[in-house]
Amino acid sequence: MGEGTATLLWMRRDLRLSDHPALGAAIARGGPVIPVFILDDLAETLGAAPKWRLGLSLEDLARRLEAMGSRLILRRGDATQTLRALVAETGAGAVYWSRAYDPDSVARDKAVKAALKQDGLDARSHEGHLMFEPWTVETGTGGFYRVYTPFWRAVKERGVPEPEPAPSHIPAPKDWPLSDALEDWRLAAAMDRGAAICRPYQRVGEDAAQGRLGWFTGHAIGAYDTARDLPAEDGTSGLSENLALGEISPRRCWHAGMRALHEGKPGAETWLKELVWREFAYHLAWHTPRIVNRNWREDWDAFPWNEDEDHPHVIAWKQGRTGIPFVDAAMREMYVTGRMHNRARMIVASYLTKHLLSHWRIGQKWFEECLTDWDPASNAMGWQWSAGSGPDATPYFRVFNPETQVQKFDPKSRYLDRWIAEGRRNPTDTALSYFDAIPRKWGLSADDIYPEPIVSVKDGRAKALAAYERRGF
DNA sequence: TTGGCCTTGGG
DNA sequence: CCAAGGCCA
Repeated sequence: MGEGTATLLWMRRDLRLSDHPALGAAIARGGPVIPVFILDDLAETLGAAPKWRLGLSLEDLARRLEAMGSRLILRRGDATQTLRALVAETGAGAVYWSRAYDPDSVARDKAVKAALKQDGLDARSHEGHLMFEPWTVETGTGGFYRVYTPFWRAVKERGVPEPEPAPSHIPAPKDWPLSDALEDWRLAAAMDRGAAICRPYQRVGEDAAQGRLGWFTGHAIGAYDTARDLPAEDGTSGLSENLALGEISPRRCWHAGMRALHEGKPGAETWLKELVWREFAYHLAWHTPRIVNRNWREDWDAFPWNEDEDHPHVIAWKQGRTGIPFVDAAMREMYVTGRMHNRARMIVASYLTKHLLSHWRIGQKWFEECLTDWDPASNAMGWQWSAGSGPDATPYFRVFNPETQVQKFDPKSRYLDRWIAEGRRNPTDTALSYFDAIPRKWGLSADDIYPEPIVSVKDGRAKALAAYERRGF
């Protein structure tokens, strides 16, 4: 590898051009830069909604690269083999990427790095997906934080690098390697019925994300402290889908939030804390990889969860037919839009794991199937927080009451009206759209009778608390 | 070692 | 008012 050899920029969850240290390093290295996305096992096995959303992001990124004389090379297969093949085809001397922190990605990247280094290549991972590297945040005794608030206190005064602008030019190779056609990957295949309905709810790509960040920190963040709790309001940043795919960097969000804080806008600190929750989730995944698929507190293995995904209660939960309006509205919002309001996520998670006594992994898997903002670390941490099995989790006896929650956070039933059609004289278009988004085989119609609760708020709470009292730990 | 404390609640 | 175990300094 000498001066002027090409650098492969292996892109994954960093689908942006600004504030991208790996891209910056690739350009600084001097030779041509070849951006590549590989549809490997990890991408291939994404849930239906995040896989489809990934395709939208890749389409946008490719267009932006082409506009500046570059390209996005698409390849399918094992990451190591594919990168080796590309090195052979292009004579590249280096492969750069943005570091990932979830266990599956870490395992893959370790293998890739070892193989490429063995080939004598400059194989290097870079920062950018997080604001703080997991190994740099330690408690007084040298461990990692298991409780959020001390974690927050440990990082909030740290400096976060200012976001870098996008490069004005990305040096192109004389000859581009061949690329797959994005359409041939059929990333929308599992979304066939719902995709057209879901599409208008997506804000795709770096420009859209930065525009939204500007609107949010400029006009909405001041009301964030209260508006963020109201599922019928557009009171949150809504940037989770962009952060999940790296269409925007957390550093850029941090600095926009800090500016709002310095301008004295009241909700700014609360929002900065939310950005740090994302960090916390990734740090936990990095320090305790089991968080993504096992009870983080192992004594919860003894808890008598229902683990049957085909249990009628679970099916009703997934289909938004529990008979509990707030729960059903939320599940339908997710199916139609690919997102779900934060407060609603807590309520459906509480209902599944407590009233229905079903394992959090069932919910985790369904969210992975349905959420366009799906993120391995946040999803795992959120579910274990709700279930009570995770770090700094809500105590198990703290059972959300979905009726009380409606009174508090949706008193005019705007959220319920938006998503529930059955039994309404004039159902809203959004509520009706649910029945066009769902698979026909579910056999549901807007003319159905709205179900009675499969498990009442009162009985479910009592049963959950009883199961917790009887637990063997 | 000890004591203050812990995202989002219920009744 | 309740609930609690464990984290962190």
